[in-house]
Amino acid sequence: MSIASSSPAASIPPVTAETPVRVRFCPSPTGTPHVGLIRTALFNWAYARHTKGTLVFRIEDTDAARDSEESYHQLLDALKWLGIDWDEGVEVGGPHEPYRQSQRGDIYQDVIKRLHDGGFIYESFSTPEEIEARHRAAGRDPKLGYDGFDRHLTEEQLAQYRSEGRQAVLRLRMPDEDITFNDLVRGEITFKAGSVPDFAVVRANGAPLYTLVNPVDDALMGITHVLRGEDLLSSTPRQVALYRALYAIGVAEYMPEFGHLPYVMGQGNKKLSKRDPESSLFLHRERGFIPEGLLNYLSLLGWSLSADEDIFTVEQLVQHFNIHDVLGNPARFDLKKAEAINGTHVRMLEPKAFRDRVAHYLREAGLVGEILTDREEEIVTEAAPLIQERITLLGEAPEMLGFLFKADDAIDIADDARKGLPDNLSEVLDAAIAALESVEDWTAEDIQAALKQALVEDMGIKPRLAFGPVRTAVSGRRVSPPLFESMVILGKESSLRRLRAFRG
RNA sequence: GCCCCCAUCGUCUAGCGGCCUAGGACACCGCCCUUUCACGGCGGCGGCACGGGUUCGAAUCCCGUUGGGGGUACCA
Repeated sequence: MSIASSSPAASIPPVTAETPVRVRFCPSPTGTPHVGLIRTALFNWAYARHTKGTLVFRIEDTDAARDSEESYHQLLDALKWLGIDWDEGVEVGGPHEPYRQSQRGDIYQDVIKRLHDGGFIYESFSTPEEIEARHRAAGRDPKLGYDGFDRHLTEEQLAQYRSEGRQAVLRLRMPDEDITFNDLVRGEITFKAGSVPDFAVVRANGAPLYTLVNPVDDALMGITHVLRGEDLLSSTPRQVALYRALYAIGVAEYMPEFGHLPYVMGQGNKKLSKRDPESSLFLHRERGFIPEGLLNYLSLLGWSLSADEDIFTVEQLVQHFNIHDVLGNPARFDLKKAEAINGTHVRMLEPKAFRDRVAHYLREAGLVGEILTDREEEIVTEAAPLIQERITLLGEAPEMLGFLFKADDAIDIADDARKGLPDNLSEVLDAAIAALESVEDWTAEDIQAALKQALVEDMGIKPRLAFGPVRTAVSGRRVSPPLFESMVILGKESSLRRLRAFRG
């Protein structure tokens, strides 16, 4: 029996309640940030802040073929936008630099050597084809995985393989016993002995695999709580076994706790995939989600603040978040609910803050310049309060306020704004124009009074229908901010010009 | 095949043996407010997957079944 398979197992000390919390977020920089990844980052961050612990931000860029610098910068952009900050890691540094795995090669080689010297990992020359062939020959399912064939090769056999020019991967000797750990989300989980084969930790070309570097870095960086997606649950027994070896060679101080967050699902019963537009964080940002709203919604995927409050702030999240309260069930990403929650947060914004954020989206839409003119400033400031209760996404603002920034002769009339207008449209417009011309004090109250008198009282049109033509003429839209207030912003001359133009 | 996870309204959830005639939110449907659209208010619809136990008592604990998901790589 090798020392590894005979079990110093239980001897690695656990993290205790007194151990200061150190969690990490360690994405691979591939593709654009998706909401599942962000939810993981958020829960790690919330747990760190709640426990006054430390959040480490590490980049797992060991796959040169798929990793990109662009993706890395998108991750930074995403976290910054959401206000998820970290205490150690890329960009900010810390005692365990470097924090990008692509720069930690020497560290891994050292650990690999010590693991090999200790007999915890061994050279395996079997090719996948050979393994499968052995399973077939023995009448076993060919897809059983590695069979431990190279576990006890003699020096002679090793020499023989090497002389044939074959290159070996390095595998960890899995202990021949059940592996149990206490998942913070799911409780005690046991993997039966023999159900996890000796797995590869180093490629034949010497490059370490995720299965090695992830636990090694967690150990070296003193991570106490590994909070990650459910997709990694089945790799946990391998990490537990590796951790024991790392403890034996002095790399790990203690066994971290594990907590596996439930999947974020898309339509049907499928995991939200990167292909799915709903998974794209930046798409949500472009559409006008605000960090407060998105963070609130994402928190609700597997966690809840209380029995009857769905709306809360980031401060409340930090104050109450505990990984022990997270549910194990997969949660569907429901865009409708996400938007509703976002809308509530939009309404909760200070008017000034709302104004500024709306201005950003108007700029993006090209309605105003990079630097607002005095007139544009004035319009934004006066118009923003009119729509704060009317939109759920900031991206709706340009469509809603566009007419205020356009020239009077540049107003396009939407098709649906033409529908439902009265047969005597010209007559109504004439009456409206005449009534408005005599309004001296151009306020919402007086405009309303004049139009009401002319259209509702004198012409006998129902209020519901009376103002439609005016709205269409002024805004070109069926839906607009409050009409009279909008006309005040536009001014008397501009409003009348639009009415006359629409009258034709 | 084997291993592991999950199971309360359509969706997200509260519930941790009696406060449950199962609560809230989103969605949906009415009504009210109303210059459009919203916001807001009121009401409605709708669920403990199934079967066995344990118990005086089970949505809550145990076992099984069924259903869903993931893993089983020289990906992460």
